[in-house]
Amino acid sequence: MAKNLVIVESPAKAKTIEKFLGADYTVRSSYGHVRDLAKDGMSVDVENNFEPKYEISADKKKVIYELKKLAKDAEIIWLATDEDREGEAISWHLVEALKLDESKTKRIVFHEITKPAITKAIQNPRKIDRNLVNAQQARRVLDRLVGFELSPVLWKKVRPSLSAGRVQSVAVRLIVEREREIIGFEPEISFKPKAKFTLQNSSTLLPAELVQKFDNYQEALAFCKHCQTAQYQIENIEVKPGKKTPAAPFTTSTLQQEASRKLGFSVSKTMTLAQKLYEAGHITYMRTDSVNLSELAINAAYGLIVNEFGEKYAHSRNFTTKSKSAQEAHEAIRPTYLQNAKIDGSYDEKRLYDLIWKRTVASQMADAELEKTSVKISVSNRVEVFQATGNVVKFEGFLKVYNESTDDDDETNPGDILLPPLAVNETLGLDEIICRERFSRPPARYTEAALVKKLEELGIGRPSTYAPTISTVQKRNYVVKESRDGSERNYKQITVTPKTGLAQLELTETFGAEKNKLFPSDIGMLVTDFLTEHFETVMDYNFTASVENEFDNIAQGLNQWQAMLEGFYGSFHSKIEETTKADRAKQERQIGMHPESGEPIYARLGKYGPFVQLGETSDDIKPKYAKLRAGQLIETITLPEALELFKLPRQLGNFEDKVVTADIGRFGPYVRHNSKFVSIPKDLDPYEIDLESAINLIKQKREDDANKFINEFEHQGKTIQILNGRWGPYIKEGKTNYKIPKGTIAETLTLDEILKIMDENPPKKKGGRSKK
DNA sequence: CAGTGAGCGAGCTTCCGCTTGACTT
Repeated sequence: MAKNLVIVESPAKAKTIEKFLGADYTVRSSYGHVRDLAKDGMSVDVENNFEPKYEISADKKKVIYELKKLAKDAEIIWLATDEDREGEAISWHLVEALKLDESKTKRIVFHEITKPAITKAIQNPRKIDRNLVNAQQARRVLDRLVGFELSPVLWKKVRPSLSAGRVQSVAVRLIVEREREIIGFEPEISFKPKAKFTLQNSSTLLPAELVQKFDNYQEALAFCKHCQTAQYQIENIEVKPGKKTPAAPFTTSTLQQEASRKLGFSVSKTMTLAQKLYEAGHITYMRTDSVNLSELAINAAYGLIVNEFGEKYAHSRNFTTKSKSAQEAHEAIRPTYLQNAKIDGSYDEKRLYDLIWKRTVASQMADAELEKTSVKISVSNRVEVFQATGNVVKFEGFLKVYNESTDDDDETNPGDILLPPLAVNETLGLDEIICRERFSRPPARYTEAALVKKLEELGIGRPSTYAPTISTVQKRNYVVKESRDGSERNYKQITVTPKTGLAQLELTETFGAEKNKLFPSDIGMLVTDFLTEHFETVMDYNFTASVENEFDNIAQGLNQWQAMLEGFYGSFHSKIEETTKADRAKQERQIGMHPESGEPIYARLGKYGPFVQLGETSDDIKPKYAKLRAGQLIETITLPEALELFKLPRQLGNFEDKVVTADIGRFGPYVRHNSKFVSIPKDLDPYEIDLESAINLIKQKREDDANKFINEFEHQGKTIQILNGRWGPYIKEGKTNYKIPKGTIAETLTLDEILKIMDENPPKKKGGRSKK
C-alpha cells in the first residue's frame, strides 16, 4: 500500500500525475465536487445563520467509499484540488466527507501539470484556507437562495416548472434586450460611391471609395452627375507602417468563439470534442480562464518555431488575463506536446486540435509587419475626395500559421491588397462609379459563442458553466437557436460609366437572414420583464460583479460570510414576499380590429403558448383562436399576419366521406383526413392546396405505409408488428417501439426471437432520468 | 404528435459549479 494518497479533481489529471510521482504515491480523483447542499428543498437555514445542510452527492457515494478505503491506509493525504475558490472548497468537503485526520492531511496546489511544478508543490504544502472556503459557501448559498426563492415565484405568477437564477436570468435578459434593440431599430440610409479609375501607364484599374457619404438620393445623384465630366487627380500618397500582434492562447471562452466562427461548432460540441482531446492526452485542461502558458510550453514553442520557420519568427511572450473574474487555476488550453502538429482522432477532433495547435504556436511568434498605403484622389470642383487603400504584409510573422476571426464581418483576412505604382499629381481617368443605397444595420443577434463572450465580459458564469447555461435557457424555452430567412427590400443604385453614361436603377436584395442565432421566445420576454420589474438587483448586469467583490473580501478575511449573506438576503426576501402578493404576470396585446366584422383581435400567451384571438371572451359566441407560427412574437405580430393565421385550418372538401383539412402544426404544414396526418411537402402551400393534391398526398402516404409493413404476429392477445422506420426496421407493440439490434435480418425473425429482443431491449423511458 | 385557451387541485418543478460518462436523436 502506497504511503501517500494524492487527490485531484480530474481522473485524466490523476493518471498523468501518477507517472511523475512514482511508486510511493497513489493518485486518485474526486471527480469534481463530492458534497453539495442537499438536493431537496432549500437546505439553508436562514433563521440560523444560514447554516447549510450538505450531503454527499448521489453520484459520488462510490467515489467517497473508495477514497475512504485508500485514506485509511495512507500515511499522508495530499489534497491537490484546483487552486481557486471551488477547488479549496472541494478539499474542505473531502476532509469532512472522508473524516480526514488533520495531522496527516496536507493541501498542495499547482497550476500546470509538469514534473517540476508538482515536485515544488509537494515541497510547499499548506493548510486549507478557510476564508476561501467560506467565500465558496457564500457563493453556493447565495445561488441556492436566489434560484430556489425566485423559481417558485415564477411557478405561481407565470407558469409551472420555470426557473430563474443569478446566471441564466441575466443571460436571457441579454438576448431579450438585444431583440428589442433590433425590433426598434430604424435603419439609416446613405449613399457611398465606389469608383474604379484608369491609369496612364498601366492597364490595371485603381479601386477607390468616396471618403464622404450622402444621406439622400438627390445629393448622391447630383454628385454622380458631376462625376461624369469631372477631372481626377492624385492629391497625396501616405504610407504608414503597422503591425499586428498574435492573440493570446485559448481559454474556454475564446476557444468556443473561434471554433464557432472558424469551424461552425456549437458551444457544447466544442466542449465535447475538447474533453475527448483532453482525455486522450492531446491537450491541457479545457475549462480554464487563464491565458498563461507553462515555461515548458513556451520553450517548446520557441524551439519548434526556430526549427520550422527560423529564428526571426520566434517571439516568446506571456499574456495576461483581461477578465477580472478570472481565477487562473489552470494553464491556457494548449497541445500537451507541441511537436505533434497532427494527432489521431475523428475528423472534428483533428480540426479542433489543429485550431488549438495553431493558436498556441502563433501566440509565440513575431508580430506581423504591415504597410498601409492611403491614396487621396480629388474630384475637380468638389470638396469630396476618393480614397484608395493598399495593404502589404512586409513580414508575415505569426500570420504564417494563424489569424483570429472576428464576429463583425466576413472580410477579416488582411491579405495583400496591392496598389499599382502611383505618383502624386497623376491624373486619372474614370472607368466606373457605382453608388448604391446602404442601410445601417441593427446590432447583431447573439450566437451561442457571442453570448458566452458577453457573459465572460460581465464576469457572469464560469468556464465549466458556459455550455450548460446555454442549454438551460433553451431547455426552458426562454430562448431558441434558429436560422431564419431574410426579407427582401428595394434599394436604389446609380452607375456612371464613360460609355453608357449615367443610369438610375431600382434593385432588390435580401437582408436580415440569420444562421444559428439566439432568439427570445414570448415566455422568455415575459419572464425577463417580470423579473426586472420586481427584482432589479438580481437582474442587474453588475450584480454578479458586485457580489464577486464581496466574495473576494470574504476570501481575504475582511468580512464574514454569513454577514455578507445577511446583507443581501434581508431585502431580497422581502421583495419575494411582496411579489407573492403582486398580480399574475400576463402578456396580452390588442393588435387591431377585424376589417370586416369589426371584432377585436388580441395576441396572448396561454397555457399552450402564444396565440391570437378573434372576438371577446365574454361574448356569447366562442372566440376564434389560432397559434402563432415559429418566429412570430406577441410583441411584434401585425394585423395582416394575424388575419393570415385565422385562415387556417382550411376545409378542402370530402374524401371517402371524411373531411380533409389543411393546417400548419409544430412540424410544419399538414393535411388531415380521418385523424391521420400527412405532411405537406415544401413545394405545396397549405393556404393554396386543393382537394385533389391533398388526396394524392394521402394516397401516397398510404402506399408508403404499406411498404413499411414487414411482418405481424399475435402474442397473448396483442399484435406485434415488424415495421420499416426512418432508422431501419423496428418492433412495434401497441404504442411502444423496440429497437432491433444491428445486423439482424428483420424479415426472417420468429416470434420467439422477437420476444427475446423485446426483453433485451426495453423501451427507453420518456422524460429523462427518473429520480428515486 | 399536430384539435385546446374554464376551473379545481394534488403533486411536482428550481439554483451554480466542480467532474465524467450514459444516454438518445
